Amino acid sequence: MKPTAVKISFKEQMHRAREDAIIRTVNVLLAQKGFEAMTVDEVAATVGIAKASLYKHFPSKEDLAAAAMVQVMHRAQDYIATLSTTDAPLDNLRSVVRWTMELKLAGQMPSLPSQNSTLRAVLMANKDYMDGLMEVSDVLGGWIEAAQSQGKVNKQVPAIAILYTLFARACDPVLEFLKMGGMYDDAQIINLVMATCFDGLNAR
Amino acid sequence: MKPTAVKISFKEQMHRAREDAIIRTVNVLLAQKGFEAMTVDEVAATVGIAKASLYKHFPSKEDLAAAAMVQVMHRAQDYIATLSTTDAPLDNLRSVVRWTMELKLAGQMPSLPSQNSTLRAVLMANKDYMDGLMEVSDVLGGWIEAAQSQGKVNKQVPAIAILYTLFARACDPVLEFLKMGGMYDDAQIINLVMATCFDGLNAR
DNA sequence: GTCTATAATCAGATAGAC
DNA sequence: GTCTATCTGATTATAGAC
Repeated sequence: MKPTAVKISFKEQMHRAREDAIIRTVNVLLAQKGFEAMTVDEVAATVGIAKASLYKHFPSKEDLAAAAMVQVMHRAQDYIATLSTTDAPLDNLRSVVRWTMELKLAGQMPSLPSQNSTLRAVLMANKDYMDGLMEVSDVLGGWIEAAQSQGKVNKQVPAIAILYTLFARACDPVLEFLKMGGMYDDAQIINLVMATCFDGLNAR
Repeated sequence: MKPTAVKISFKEQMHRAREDAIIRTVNVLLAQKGFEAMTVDEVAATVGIAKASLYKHFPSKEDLAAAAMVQVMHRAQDYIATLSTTDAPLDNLRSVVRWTMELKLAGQMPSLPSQNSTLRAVLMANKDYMDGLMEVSDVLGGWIEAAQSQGKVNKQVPAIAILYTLFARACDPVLEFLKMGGMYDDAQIINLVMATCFDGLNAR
């Protein structure tokens, strides 16, 4: 093993570690305050580096947010990869939704305004993000159709609407509302939202 | 009828009309771009008055947004007042949810970031808004409990969680997602979300 | 109350030394 | 690559004439 190779590898490792630290910070700040309210100064101060250094890693605030989204997407893909492909698809869907809500309650689900156009443009141009989004959508879409075939999920609702409804649980304000009320712990909150999402509000 | 009284009343009427025009504009802009992305310059330009004039009517951008929220709240109260108090409470709840989603799809439901602290402070300090919010919550809460007593709504879920779930339909991103897809018209979109909300995703 | 013009501030981004 | 210091533009808010 050549010394130079080791050195480069080590430098690269340091580089990645620093960028990971940045992204984790961005992730938390995005979850706390959203994209517009999060300032680059704040990110730099929290990470403990100068703002100019931050811009050496990420060329814009939008790219910073996109990197956070990519990281979360990869975490979602990793989680989905642990789920069985043969078991009941409905259970898998429920597991994924539960996972996203746990992430949000843990303050690690970045919340982006669906309106901001410059941010949308950067995200849509990000291959990592789009690839991840498509893979996740494909897998969940397959489970949805399988669950519908099994008669476990309402066949009257198009699969795409089901998919969007599941995605929306990742940014459901009901989670925050119930948390602010202070009457329920995180597990209870998730169970409540799971119930309203899958069983509906009507009595059964 | 004294001339002076007439004159004052007319002036007051003009004043209100102008403020109503401002608020309508704010309402649309808030629905389109959200609070942070909406600029006061933009509001003034759209209304067709100078920015300084705007500040004579509303002391801050937050108050501008609060006025829009109050207007929507009053519209909600007016709508709720048209609903029967003796009929099936579940039908009333469904009507209100449908009304809020129609408003959102029409681009007239202002979307505020639940994170912005200065805006929250202004809203919480606004008596008109808080009174309206409480009245609406009381009425809907009563209907929810009545529907639960009738066995029409799931009794396992606390009324407060039901209430939050209904409120959340007013800012449900699934509406935008489905609209962007272009596969369904507004009526179909609302029916889909109504179905997932009340019947749930599981097959029945 | 409406306007033009301007203040004051803040935030994203960069220059240039090391 | 990291830093300090700065630029640049956008945005909220106000001064002062009419």
